[in-house]
Amino acid sequence: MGRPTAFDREQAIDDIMNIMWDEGYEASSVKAISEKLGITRSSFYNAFGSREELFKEVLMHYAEQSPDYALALATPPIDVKLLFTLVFREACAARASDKDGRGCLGINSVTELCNRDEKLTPLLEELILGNIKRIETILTWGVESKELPRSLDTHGTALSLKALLVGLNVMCKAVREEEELWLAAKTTLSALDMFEEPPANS
Amino acid sequence: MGRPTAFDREQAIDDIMNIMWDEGYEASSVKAISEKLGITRSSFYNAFGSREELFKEVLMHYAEQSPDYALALATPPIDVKLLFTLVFREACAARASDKDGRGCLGINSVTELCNRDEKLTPLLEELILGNIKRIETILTWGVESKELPRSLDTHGTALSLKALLVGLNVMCKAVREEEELWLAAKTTLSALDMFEEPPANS
DNA sequence: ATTATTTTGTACATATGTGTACAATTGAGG
DNA sequence: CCTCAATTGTACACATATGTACAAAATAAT
Repeated sequence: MGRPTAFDREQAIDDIMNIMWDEGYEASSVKAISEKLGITRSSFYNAFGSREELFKEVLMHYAEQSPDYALALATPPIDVKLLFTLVFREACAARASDKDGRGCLGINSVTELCNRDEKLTPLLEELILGNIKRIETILTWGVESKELPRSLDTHGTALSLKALLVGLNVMCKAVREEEELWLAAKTTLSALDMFEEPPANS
Repeated sequence: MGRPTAFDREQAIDDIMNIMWDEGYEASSVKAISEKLGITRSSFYNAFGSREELFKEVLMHYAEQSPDYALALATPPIDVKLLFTLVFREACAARASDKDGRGCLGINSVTELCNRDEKLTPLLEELILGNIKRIETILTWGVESKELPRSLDTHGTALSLKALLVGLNVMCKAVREEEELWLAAKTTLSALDMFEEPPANS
């Protein structure tokens, strides 16, 4: 009960994600966000509490629509090389197709805030470390299913793949052609023996 | 002639580099920089013109002391694999030894400003693209000297190496141990056949 | 219809930030 | 010593930004 909110909270989270993606976290002041949403700061504080709390929500929302979300969703049994191939191909396509060259909101936030904003650092650290662990888990599935050799250094390979993904997500700001990004990705994937030609329909 | 400046300009550039490295470009307001240097904004504007002009100077200064400066200095004939091995090893060491986990000022600036700040975007774009070209040039030296096979895809490998370097420079904010960073680097370098065990004294 | 509850609008006090203007200061050269 | 030229200090006029406080508005439940 009580007076209903005059705006759609879900829609607002998506809008705010785009504002922060466009401008960065610190440049997305409560004033600026509120004005762009057409609400008052009063309503902002009432609905979201603080920018920090809001950011956590925004980052969750971003993760669920990011090009590497397939890594979070995957469950064994799965063709590991093909999964990585498709995820990296999709990442290159997504980054290149963004006309504004905004890169990745998660990685942008890590460089802007990690080890700077005391409250948000743990979250962003975990964004990276959790992702590395996740990749390592997926690699162990590949070893267990015999797709990958038992000799594989899953930890080293996970770190290597994450460095590639992060690198692409930043490099895409200057390297705007999908073919170039994909060449970077495919060269590393092939060298690591993690590339598998996808079937024609994907 | 005229009244002499009350501060050392060279020292100021180095101080400002560290302020921008610590806090980021936008957070390094003219007010904040001036106060930290102990000068007035008046003196700031007089000495540096604008924050943009200053940033270009700061970035030059940074480049000359960054861990991958060896790539800019290298001339043929040179052991290419060893050069890349040493540069990446030095990059991992430098990033891990920074207690504040600030990453790379150049890459931080690319994510913060490239495609956002209209005036600085060309400079930052060139920082990335020029570096890729430079790596490719060095790779061609390796092919010409027969150290590397003629079949090598120098462009793809250059993109791959740059993605690795950029990735490490961001990942180091969350992955703080040198051994972990180096494992990421060495795994990729080895896969690309760009790793060469350095002699004991380096 | 009245009450309870929540959102929304407006205002306050304060801090940061920009760029410019102009006078005061300082030191070298004539 | 005095003038020139550059730096420095102070002030102005704004715009942005934060967090809080409290009254006004809008709805649901009684």
